[in-house]
Amino acid sequence: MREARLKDVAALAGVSTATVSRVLHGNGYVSARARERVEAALRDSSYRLNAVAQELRRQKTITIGLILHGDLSNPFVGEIVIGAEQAAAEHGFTLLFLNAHGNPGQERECVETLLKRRIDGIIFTTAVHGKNVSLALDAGVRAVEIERRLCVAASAVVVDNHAAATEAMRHLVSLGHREIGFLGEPFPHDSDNDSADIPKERFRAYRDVLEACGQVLDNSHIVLGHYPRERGGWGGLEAGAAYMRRLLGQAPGLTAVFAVSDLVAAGAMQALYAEGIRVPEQLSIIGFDDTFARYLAPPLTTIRQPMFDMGYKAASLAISLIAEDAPGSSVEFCQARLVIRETTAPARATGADLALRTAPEEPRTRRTGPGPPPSPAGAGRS
Amino acid sequence: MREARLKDVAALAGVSTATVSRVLHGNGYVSARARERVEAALRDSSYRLNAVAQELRRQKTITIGLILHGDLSNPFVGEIVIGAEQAAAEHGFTLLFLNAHGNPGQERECVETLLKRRIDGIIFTTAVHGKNVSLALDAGVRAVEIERRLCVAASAVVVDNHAAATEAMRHLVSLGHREIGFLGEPFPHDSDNDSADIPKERFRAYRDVLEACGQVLDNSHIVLGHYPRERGGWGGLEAGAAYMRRLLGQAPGLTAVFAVSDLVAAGAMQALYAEGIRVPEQLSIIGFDDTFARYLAPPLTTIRQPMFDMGYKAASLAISLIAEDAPGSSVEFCQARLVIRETTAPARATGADLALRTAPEEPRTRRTGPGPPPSPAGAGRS
DNA sequence: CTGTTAGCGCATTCAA
DNA sequence: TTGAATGCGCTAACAG
Repeated sequence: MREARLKDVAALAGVSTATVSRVLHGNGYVSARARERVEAALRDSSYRLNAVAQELRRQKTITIGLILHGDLSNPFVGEIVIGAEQAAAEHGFTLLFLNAHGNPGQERECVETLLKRRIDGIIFTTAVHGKNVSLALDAGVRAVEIERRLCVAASAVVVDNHAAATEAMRHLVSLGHREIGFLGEPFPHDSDNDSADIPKERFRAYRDVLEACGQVLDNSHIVLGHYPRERGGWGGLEAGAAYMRRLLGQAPGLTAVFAVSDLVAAGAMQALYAEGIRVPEQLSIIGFDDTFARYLAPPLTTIRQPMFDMGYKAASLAISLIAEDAPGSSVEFCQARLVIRETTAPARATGADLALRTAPEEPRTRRTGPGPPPSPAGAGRS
Repeated sequence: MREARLKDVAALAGVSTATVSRVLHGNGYVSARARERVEAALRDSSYRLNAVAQELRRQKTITIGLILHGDLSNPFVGEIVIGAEQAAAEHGFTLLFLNAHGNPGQERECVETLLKRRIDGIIFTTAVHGKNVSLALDAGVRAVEIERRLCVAASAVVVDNHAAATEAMRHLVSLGHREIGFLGEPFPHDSDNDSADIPKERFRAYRDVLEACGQVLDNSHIVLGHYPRERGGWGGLEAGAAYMRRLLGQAPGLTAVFAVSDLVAAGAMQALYAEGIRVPEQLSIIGFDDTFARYLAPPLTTIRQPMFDMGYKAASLAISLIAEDAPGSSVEFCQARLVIRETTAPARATGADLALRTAPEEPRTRRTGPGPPPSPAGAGRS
């Protein structure tokens, strides 16, 4: 037995399909008697609207395509997706989900697939190739880019990385740190990609804040380098550990470190742990993103990118563009903010070597009863 | 100017729409001459197939719905999604993405939405309510459950948690550990949910392996407790820290700890760090999932759940069920496997108190040159 | 207030 | 080998 159609319900209720459609959508005039009959028929027939037919007729799918790249093992993209889904759901929209694996060709394929499906809008969770964005735009589809704006004709949701990184650096400076290391990388992806400006902006903030303090930039405090995607995860973890070791060797006077991402910070903390260097007692460290930060030991002070909001705003923006039926190319800024946890503490002495700054540790004995742990030394709380 | 339709192409090529359709899909007889003319027209007209119309006509959308719950800040679900997308893409399927927020009512809504859209299959990334799965099944849609099977009439992809946890425990035992703590929780979600069997299975493995060693189960070694979802993240992190502190107080003789999840393990490691207890030199710890494990300091030994595979298999299963047009209720098992990293090391002495077992730490001095770090004491490598 | 009608764009039967 | 015709299920004029 086939699925019930509008026509079947109509027959059952003894009215026309138009009337059924009207009660279904609550528009047009319907007499109380007819409405009742239809509602009864609706109940008896286990009817379910065929959205495909509706879409064809109305010439719009209430659907937004979402293109992303790589995996979701990094919560960054995951939260964006959830935010987008949330906004979409609130407006009755549904999300079509495609992965282009960071590949321009596949990205193009994804756009084509989406256009064939006649989605109303596309969100690029970081577009790889601006041309693909225009492809969507040219087809009359609203497009929103997240994080990076490759196509000026499209709308975008971005964060001011320079401002955010400045906040991170100011936090360290306000704790008295002056000898601050930078753990970063200039190229986020493959070098054929010209938009390496996000890490670059974070670095500029590092430099600017330091210079504002009257410090001269010391190259031995900076480790940058192109790093590839690591197997089984996002790039940065192993680089972070390697860079940190390098920094330890070449800049013994450091009291704090700014890492371009939580991932790099996590790698750095692994190196520090192996060296037996205590955070933040011997060295402060701050990250960026707030992805893994909560989970590290000790919990990482970092700059939180409002990932959920970015997704939410992107979808909202797309939906409003769809509603007003205008291309529109506005840029929405999201604010990243400092989250102080337990890896940053006041600098005690400037320029003193780590080993001299820290009293020899007492041999630790296990505490013998339950109770609150000793609070981490000097860590500020937000 | 409206979008080009089949009819426009046909007119341009001087043939009928049927012919165009035939060359588009490469079926039926088409003369070489006609084919050429159509292909030329196709190029000139920037025609794009309208998938919505196609779906209506063919009575099938090449689409699978994916329902998940909560956020994606935990990479676990994220990787499942990516795996599913991958399998779907390989078969020309597309993924519709919905979030039911762990709520049975919303889950039902999601199923309804999907049914209205006439998707061909549904994947429940952990169903919340078995009834919702049958709802899909009753509508003639293929359904696959991941991780937990709530509806026997549906297919499922699961892992054998008892076997996996057994592997974890055996690893600790093989390192000489006997005084092993358990950090867990009996109820993963709200207590109205009867399927608390996953953590329970992990606990059973803990108990079974210990008993097989001739150990008597010591309640002071076990901390279980219902924990709620934490704000801004998955439940378990803070519980892990609290539980670990409790364990430290009530079971001083412990040499190793088995945590039900990486998240709990991460919390535990935060507590240990605050206490100044070294991992694995003073205490070994093993997790479960392999979500955050890589990022912790030191990198956590854990049981890796094949999340990508689970998603991949689920989508493949759904697609094959769709293809053979049979409901089918098979269960596919995925194997979780031990990943040895750096938090587990041989037990040195049994039953000795931590403080007595470990030599007082030397005051650490910073290493002065680059080079490899000292390798973590006694950590096995896989 | 309600029914009839005419497609939305495509795939497919059937006849030529 | 090709074209004409039909209808997938629904909505929106329009006529009554």
